[in-house]
Amino acid sequence: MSTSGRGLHGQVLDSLGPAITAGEYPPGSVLRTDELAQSFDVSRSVMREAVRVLESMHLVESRRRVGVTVRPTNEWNVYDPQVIRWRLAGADRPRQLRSLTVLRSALEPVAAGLAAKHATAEQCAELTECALGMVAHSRGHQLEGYLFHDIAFHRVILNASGNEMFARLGDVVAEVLAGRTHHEVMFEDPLPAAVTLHVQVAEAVRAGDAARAEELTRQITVGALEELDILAP
Amino acid sequence: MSTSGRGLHGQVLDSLGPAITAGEYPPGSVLRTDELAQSFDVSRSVMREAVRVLESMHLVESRRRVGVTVRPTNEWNVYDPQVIRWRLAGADRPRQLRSLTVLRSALEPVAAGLAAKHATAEQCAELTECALGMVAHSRGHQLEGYLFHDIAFHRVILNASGNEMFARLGDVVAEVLAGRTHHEVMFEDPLPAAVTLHVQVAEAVRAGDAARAEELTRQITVGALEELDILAP
DNA sequence: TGTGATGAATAAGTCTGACTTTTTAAGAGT
DNA sequence: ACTCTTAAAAAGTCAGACTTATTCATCACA
Repeated sequence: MSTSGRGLHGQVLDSLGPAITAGEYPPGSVLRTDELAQSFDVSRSVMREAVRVLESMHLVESRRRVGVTVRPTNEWNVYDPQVIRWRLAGADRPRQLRSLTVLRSALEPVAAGLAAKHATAEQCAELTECALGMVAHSRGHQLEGYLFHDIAFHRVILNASGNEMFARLGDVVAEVLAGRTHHEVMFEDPLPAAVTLHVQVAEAVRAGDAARAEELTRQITVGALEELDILAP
Repeated sequence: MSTSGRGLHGQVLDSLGPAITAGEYPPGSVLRTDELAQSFDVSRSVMREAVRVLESMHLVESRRRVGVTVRPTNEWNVYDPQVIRWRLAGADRPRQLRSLTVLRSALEPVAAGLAAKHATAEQCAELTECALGMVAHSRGHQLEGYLFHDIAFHRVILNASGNEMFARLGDVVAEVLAGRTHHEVMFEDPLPAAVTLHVQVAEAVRAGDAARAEELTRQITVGALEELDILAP
């Protein structure tokens, strides 16, 4: 599941990364490489590699004679999938989920519009397949099966947009959808309206109707926003 | 300017990172840490730290008995500001600029709409100040001055949206705007229509008119897309 | 009293060499 | 042709010595 575990430095990151993003070491905190190496019972070289990775994520800054300083939250590389995963695993998961859902609501409609123009025949087929899978699992508490096809659906849309930046958000969307199913709302079957919308988006993309695909996807994301009470009254 | 230069491993990254993103080592290529350390004339520890950073960006994968393998392009962390900078500095700058401009066109209108709801009085003041600065530098080949205020304007919008994910795109937008001014189109003064739109967005945000701010910003981004011939006829 | 230079302490940075572990590929034996 | 053993290759890990930049405190001088 986790990217790390790959070597000792990865294990250190699995522990230290979430600790930092959770605010266990608040911004401004100063850590010392040697102390960390001792407390994790690894060599300094391993700890240095871990610190380098955290530094590349802009989570910390390493300065001579000072130590390793935790940077302010607003400087973190919040698009780094690893950082996203760490934060979603922590206490401010709800806030994180809201930020990402707003992001989705901006991106996915545009991506769907582009997908309607660029999708290959194969991608259209995948899309309808996913939509049918969603329909098949929409009743009777088959939440996991539904989630699986939901994630696949949105991933195909993003890939079919033909835009590299959109395509790479597939993992993020997957995390958001999974988080919603597993921890937040959605204990009941999904709303029939939402399921229908997905089927209609698949149709619109297949028909090459960009405007319609965009509008329908916008309705899907509005639903997602409402579920999190994000829309102001 | 560059984040690196911070230590030996940073210098190695400044050289190796762009080489990889430029395709000098195509995906699938296998590098050996020891050889790299020799060719860069640094110790293995330093080279290992550099490789760890590249690994955290998903640019390479390090496996025992095999070496350091360059990953396929579609697995790279393309939202990493460092990766973006490396790619913008390379040969596929135009393609990169298009991807990012499409991304902007999806995000900024929504961000502007949110800004209209959430912007503080201070942010509104900054915004009008930026807009006025753009007007002041819109004629007579004062492109650098115009760019400066343009970047500041969009940064304020993104920050004022109140959404962390939007806010962190300020640097990306800055790179795109700078790239456009310095290397692509825009050798003449900016179009008067574009300047006017920025002023109107500032007004709409101050007035709290979300729908209008969003629509006006959408017109701005449509202009940016047209400049790059992205919109199909 | 304030200010600038000096120097010592500190923690990161760097290098080296020896050793371990995992993984792949070759070769021996059936 | 197939499996098991073995050897080689490259990353991974560790320990220790040394270097360098930065900060802070002290002290001399204006």
